[in-house]
Amino acid sequence: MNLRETSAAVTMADVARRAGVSVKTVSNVINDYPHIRPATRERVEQAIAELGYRLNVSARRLRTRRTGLITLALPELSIPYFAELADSMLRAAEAAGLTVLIEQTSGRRDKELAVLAGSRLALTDGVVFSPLGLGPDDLAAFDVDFPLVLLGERIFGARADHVTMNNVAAARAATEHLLSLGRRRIAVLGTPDTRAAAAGGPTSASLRLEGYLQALAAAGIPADPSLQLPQMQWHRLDGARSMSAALEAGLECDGLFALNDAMALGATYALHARGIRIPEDVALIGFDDVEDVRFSSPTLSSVAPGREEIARLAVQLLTERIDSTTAQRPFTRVITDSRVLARGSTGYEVEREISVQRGGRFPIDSPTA
Amino acid sequence: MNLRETSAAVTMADVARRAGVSVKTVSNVINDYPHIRPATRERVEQAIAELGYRLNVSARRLRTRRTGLITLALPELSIPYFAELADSMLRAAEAAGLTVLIEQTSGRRDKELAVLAGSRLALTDGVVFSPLGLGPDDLAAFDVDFPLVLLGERIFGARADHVTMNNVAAARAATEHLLSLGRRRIAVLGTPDTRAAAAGGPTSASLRLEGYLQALAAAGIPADPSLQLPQMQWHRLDGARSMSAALEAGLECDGLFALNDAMALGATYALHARGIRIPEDVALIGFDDVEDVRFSSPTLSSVAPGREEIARLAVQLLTERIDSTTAQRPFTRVITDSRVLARGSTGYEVEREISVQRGGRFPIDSPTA
DNA sequence: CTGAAAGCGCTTACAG
DNA sequence: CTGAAAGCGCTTACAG
Repeated sequence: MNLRETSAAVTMADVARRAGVSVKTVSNVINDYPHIRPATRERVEQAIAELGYRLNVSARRLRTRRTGLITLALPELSIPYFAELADSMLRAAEAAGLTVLIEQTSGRRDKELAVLAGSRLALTDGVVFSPLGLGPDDLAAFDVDFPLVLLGERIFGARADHVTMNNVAAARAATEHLLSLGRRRIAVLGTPDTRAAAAGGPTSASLRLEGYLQALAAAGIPADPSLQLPQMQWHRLDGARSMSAALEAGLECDGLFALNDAMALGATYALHARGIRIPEDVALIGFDDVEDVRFSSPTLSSVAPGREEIARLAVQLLTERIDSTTAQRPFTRVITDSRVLARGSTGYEVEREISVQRGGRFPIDSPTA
Repeated sequence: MNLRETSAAVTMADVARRAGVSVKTVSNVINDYPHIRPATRERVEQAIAELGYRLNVSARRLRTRRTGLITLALPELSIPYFAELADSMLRAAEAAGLTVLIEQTSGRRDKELAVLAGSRLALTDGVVFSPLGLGPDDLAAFDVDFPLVLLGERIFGARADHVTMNNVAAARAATEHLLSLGRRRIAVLGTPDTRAAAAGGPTSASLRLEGYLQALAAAGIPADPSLQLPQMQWHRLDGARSMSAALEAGLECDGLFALNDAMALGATYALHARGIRIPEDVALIGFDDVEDVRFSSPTLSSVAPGREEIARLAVQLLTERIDSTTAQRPFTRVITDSRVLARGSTGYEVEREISVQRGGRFPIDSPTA
């Protein structure tokens, strides 16, 4: 319709003329400014309706230097966790009067660096970014001159606002849930490659492994390295393969903590394929609480990271950053509340909240010039 | 950064001055127009780099009346089929130089009507729309004055470009696959409510049921209404419940055609819960070929609708419509190729393509004034 | 190819 | 509240 109306666009001036008011007043009505008499407002609104007037967003943007759009950069929508995160982000942004552009990076370094180089800045006011391929070595690239909010655990120490969860506490609580069922040989699926981990700073994998180890230590159970099943990729198929290989190699366990739900679903496949019962033989808990886990067989216990809250906080932090008049505004890390939810795979036919890990809001080292 | 540069925006005029050329030439370089001497181009590009110039997209849009954005309106990203469709749409749009804004309707009538009322038109040049809540009664609402491409089967006969698949042929082929395995009592999960269907014109459900019935008829097998399991909602949980209820009521079948994959996954749950083996006792095939079906236990046979092709064609049709100078351009319906893919749930340990249903490109009744 | 200029449709000081 | 006007940064006829 932009095209079709090329020569016939109705402008604010037309509306003003029709309503017998100034352009300024029309603008005031459209932007919901106070101090407008109801009668005036009504006249303007009627003129708008009669003329079929529609605000030209591009003109407003040219004037205000705001686009009202934000970028959400994430690996892929076809990964359920990110699809659900995007769903929540769209809703949270809508509630804040913003529109979201989704940028898929496939977790590739080059695409992620392009995001930080501002590839979408001509189009949007700021970026919510869930990195995957970039690591602590790329920290400098995160020092950008535009509003940026980071999601997830891949990057700590960047000079940017950050929304994350308490991975250690949540993983510890998940492991404790298995311990509370009397399980003592608890395997963990998806541990980081040791060399890579040593070089790379904390990741979801290393933090969750840390929580697992804390829980075992607190229970006085020695950590058995043979129960730690390494897996770099966290897709469903990877979980299935890794678990199959471990069982093939003689793994014996009575509990399994999969570091994400996709692997937990894959592990279910591998366990069932060998006639191992869940939860009778192996009690299983995942991480992420994607929708799928409610419909697997059995339903899977998991850790809910609070994705609605993550989305809401990300939008809020980004908005504050965009609206901030000073570049000296200190950076904030927000940690969400997470929850351990028990379902069929740990013997709870009816879903039950086992524990809550409380988060909070913390300042990050103040930015230097 | 829009904010931070408020008083310091580098413009084309600055670049032109620096490069010693006219603004027109800078614009030509940026827009990749021909007939520019390499030396001139280089001077301009160097000036751009030196000044850190970035095109102001809003200004260009105000001038050209094009946003370079398109809307993708779909029910929800948290439904895997739509997440995967969105993934493909983002890629197809990127390849065409367009950016996608996703609008979630939750399949609600009011939100879907808002899409057709042009809620996103101020922001985008056109809309790709996958309706769910609207039906043939709402046909008039689809007669919009902006570029619109419809996806899916919910609306036929609308005066708009349309990308769809051959549901009847694909469903018939899926059923024939079960028949080819020697199955004779083939249940179908997700059939439409008879009264609603009578009133509402074709839907995915009615078309796929039709294909199922054709296959049975061709094989000389009488249709048994007790094998048709009605289900309006097509989520995983609905499939599980519907299947459980049917088994509870004494359903006996050796084949099952679930009209989408989510229900097939739910049915797997219900079958396993009663100790019924797949494919030994019941051979199962779904529809949509979402990524999940490759990782369920067993892997699920399904019908692939060709989502990459759907996305590519939708972007292509929309682009053609946006670029069209005449509103009298006839409407087109494009039907994609679909494929029956056999996996574990019909006895194929290794995925195998069983059949292809060819599509094509067809004119829709030419638009009237 | 160049150069000067109009105009896209807003928002917002400015003077009342 | 009103009214007239500048200016956001582009693109694109227009005259050369």
